[in-house]
Amino acid sequence: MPQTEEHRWQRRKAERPGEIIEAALELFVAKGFMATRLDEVAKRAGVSKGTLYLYFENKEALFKAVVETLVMPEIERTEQQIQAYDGSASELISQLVTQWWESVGESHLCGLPKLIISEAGNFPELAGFYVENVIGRVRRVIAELIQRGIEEGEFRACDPAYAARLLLAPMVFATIYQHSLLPYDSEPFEVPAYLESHIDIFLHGLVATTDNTGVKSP
Amino acid sequence: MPQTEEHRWQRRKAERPGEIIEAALELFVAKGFMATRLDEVAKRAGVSKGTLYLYFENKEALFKAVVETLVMPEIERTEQQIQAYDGSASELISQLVTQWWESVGESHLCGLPKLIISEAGNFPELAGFYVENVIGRVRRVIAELIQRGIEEGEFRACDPAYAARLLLAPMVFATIYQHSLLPYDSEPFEVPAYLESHIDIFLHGLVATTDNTGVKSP
Amino acid sequence: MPQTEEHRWQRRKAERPGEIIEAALELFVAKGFMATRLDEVAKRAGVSKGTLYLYFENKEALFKAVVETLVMPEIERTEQQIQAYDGSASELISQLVTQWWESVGESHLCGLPKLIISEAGNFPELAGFYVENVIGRVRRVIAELIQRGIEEGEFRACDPAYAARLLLAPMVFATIYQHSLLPYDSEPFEVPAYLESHIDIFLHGLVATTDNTGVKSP
Amino acid sequence: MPQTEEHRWQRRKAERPGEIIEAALELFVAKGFMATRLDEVAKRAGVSKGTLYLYFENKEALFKAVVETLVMPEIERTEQQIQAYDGSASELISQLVTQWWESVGESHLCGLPKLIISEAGNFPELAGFYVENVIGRVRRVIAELIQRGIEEGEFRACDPAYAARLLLAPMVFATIYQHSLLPYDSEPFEVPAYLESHIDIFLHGLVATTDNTGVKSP
DNA sequence: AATGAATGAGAGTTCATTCAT
DNA sequence: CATGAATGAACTCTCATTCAT
Repeated sequence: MPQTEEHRWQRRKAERPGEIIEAALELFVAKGFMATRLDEVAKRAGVSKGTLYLYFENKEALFKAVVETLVMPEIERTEQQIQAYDGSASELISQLVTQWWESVGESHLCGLPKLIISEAGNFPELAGFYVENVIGRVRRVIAELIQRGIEEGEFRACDPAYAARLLLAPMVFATIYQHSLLPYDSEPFEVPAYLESHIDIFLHGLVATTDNTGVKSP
Repeated sequence: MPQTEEHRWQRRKAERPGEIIEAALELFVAKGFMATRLDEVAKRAGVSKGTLYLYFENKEALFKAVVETLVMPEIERTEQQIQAYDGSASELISQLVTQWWESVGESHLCGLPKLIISEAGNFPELAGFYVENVIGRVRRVIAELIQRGIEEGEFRACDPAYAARLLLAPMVFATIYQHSLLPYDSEPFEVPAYLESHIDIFLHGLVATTDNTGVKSP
Repeated sequence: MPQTEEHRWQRRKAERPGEIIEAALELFVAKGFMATRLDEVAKRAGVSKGTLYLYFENKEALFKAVVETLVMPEIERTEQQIQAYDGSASELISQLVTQWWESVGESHLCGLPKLIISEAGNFPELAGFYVENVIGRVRRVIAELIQRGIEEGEFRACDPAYAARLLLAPMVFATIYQHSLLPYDSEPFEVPAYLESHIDIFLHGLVATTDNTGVKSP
Repeated sequence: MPQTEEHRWQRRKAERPGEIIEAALELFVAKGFMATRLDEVAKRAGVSKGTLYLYFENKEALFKAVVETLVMPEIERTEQQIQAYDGSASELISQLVTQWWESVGESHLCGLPKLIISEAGNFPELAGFYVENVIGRVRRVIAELIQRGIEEGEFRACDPAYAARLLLAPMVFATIYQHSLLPYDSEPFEVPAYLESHIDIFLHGLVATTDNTGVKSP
């Protein structure tokens, strides 16, 4: 047994969990948690069914591992992205939205929101984890950004928490739609154009302006 | 044998499907289609498992019946609501959003979007039906409303189809969130306030204005 | 209520069991006992499912009623037929076979042997009844006839019990085949011609003759 | 880990299907296809219910496997038997019948005809297969044998196709009877003696002879 | 570490049977 | 006498999980 062989073997061993998680993600996203058969996960990961149980206690644990493994780096990166930017809040928001889509828009990861929403009822703990560590954190950092914009006179006065939700909702909804109903929708849906419209309307709606429109701010 | 006695039985036969559908909706929304056991549906509807099969061919048929039975009236009502309103486009939109929530916000019906999105992959036919007859129709009527606003100089020039999507996305997302992650979210989420913010930002973002903000319209 | 109405009603009431039995026979013969649904029996008999239970304790009882009701008259008739004939044993046998087919060959009754054979294992009591009262009696009367033929020098010496079985086997087999595999058989099978061949060979095989053929009688 | 241990397991995998088929045959023959519970098949085969599905897609597939697995060798053997014999047609027939019973009379295989006849209506494809590949082939080879006997002056002129049917009918009927009503029959039934009588009568009925019996050949 | 044959609890579904009307 | 809505036990089939190898 030459050393390289052993190395390859070792590397394989170290990569197994990741390969299984990747396979599971794709299937969970495509078919839902319950409709996904471990047989299929094993086949797609190129291992036997029994091997799954060497790395994950059971199907639920695999699901949790999928979410936790894939979600955490995304969060880290997002927060770093935000802290790395400078310039006006508007500019930041605009760049964030665009770059978010460029980085995760086409990846399998983008199916996670739909998956978690679908299974939240059956996995309370996981739902709690996701709300706290993903949604909550992103919402908070966005809210802070908007708050800063308001304080600096760039934005109109408004509730930054809801504004943050309203910035994020159409983005998340796009990922959900893409992984559920879009395949059955005959109307064209170009996410980048949709996001541009979103930024345009949202920022126009938020910036301070000599208001002569007659629209009542409630 | 008093007439009322006979009626009680007769009425049950007429009401059974509705009771079953109601029970199924609640469980499907809460746990998903696959994770819902017919045993539970039966118990919640107050009938035996076998009785389900008197009214629905199988589990799938029950699912379709849930969607089709509950969705059609909703569509009719929505379209009528829109046609009944008059006034400026802004006014209309503002009223529509508010009244939509008042009418369906608390009902079980509100769980349908999450349910359909979760199961779209496993029920292509149903997904197609929903996209075409529900989402499509609402989107179209909203897009026309916005188009009118643009033509009459009330709104800025923009793609009305995407604008319609962006009006609806936060609304639908609210219902989805409510039936999935909200129970695990510690932050307060008042839908009416959220919707007010939405209308505020969205309409401010859309109305024609002497733009001196420096925000670039793409 | 005119009397005739009442009469018709009465007659209907008296005929119900017969109609149910007739319907059950057809379905039992066509699909077997277990594969026959009482729903279908009821529908074919033009009554409700519940009505079956007014006349028959359960499905098994209905099966037994079918056999007992339809089989007894056939036996009576057969025995009378035999006693009514006179002439040589050969002549009698020849006529019996031909007339048997003419009288029951095309009727639904002809499906009974296959049905009883198929279900014998699940209905020991019925099987015993059939063996004793149908098969046994017919076999006995035929054996006696052959015995008489032997005694009178018309037939060769042989075991009349087995000879009777051998006369009957191809006849019964024809009914069984007709109700099972014949529909899937591409070769022509004309029962009358087949029976003629049977009589021809059987009687030639049985009659006393100056044996110069070299065939060894065991 | 001794080699034999490993083999024991390996062998089980290879033998499982055969064991299951054997168990299924016995139960199908005794109770019919529908009345046979997979629970029982599993128990008799010494495996769990789930194991059945490792080897057979469903109950129907198991049924077809039973027939096809057991029938093919039988056909091969039968045809070989026939080709191996020589001598006069009478002699051949006599030996065939006797040896057929000796080889399959007591085996479980002998239950197949009853089983197939009972379920023909519910398994048209299988019925067609059996008629074509088993019954048809045997009938044809026998008919040819009789035809040869006629041409060589050994047998009287007759329709060889029907004669073949008449040779086979009492044989097949014996197997059917044995697996259905015989257990409920109090009269003795010795198949070998019955078959001897059959050969005796059948051959006497078929051989060319100076006919002075007065029996009319139709 | 990895396999895959085997398991068995539990799901959806069927249908003979009951009983209030 | 007749109905048919309702039942629930029993079936076939699935699949997450285990364990001898």
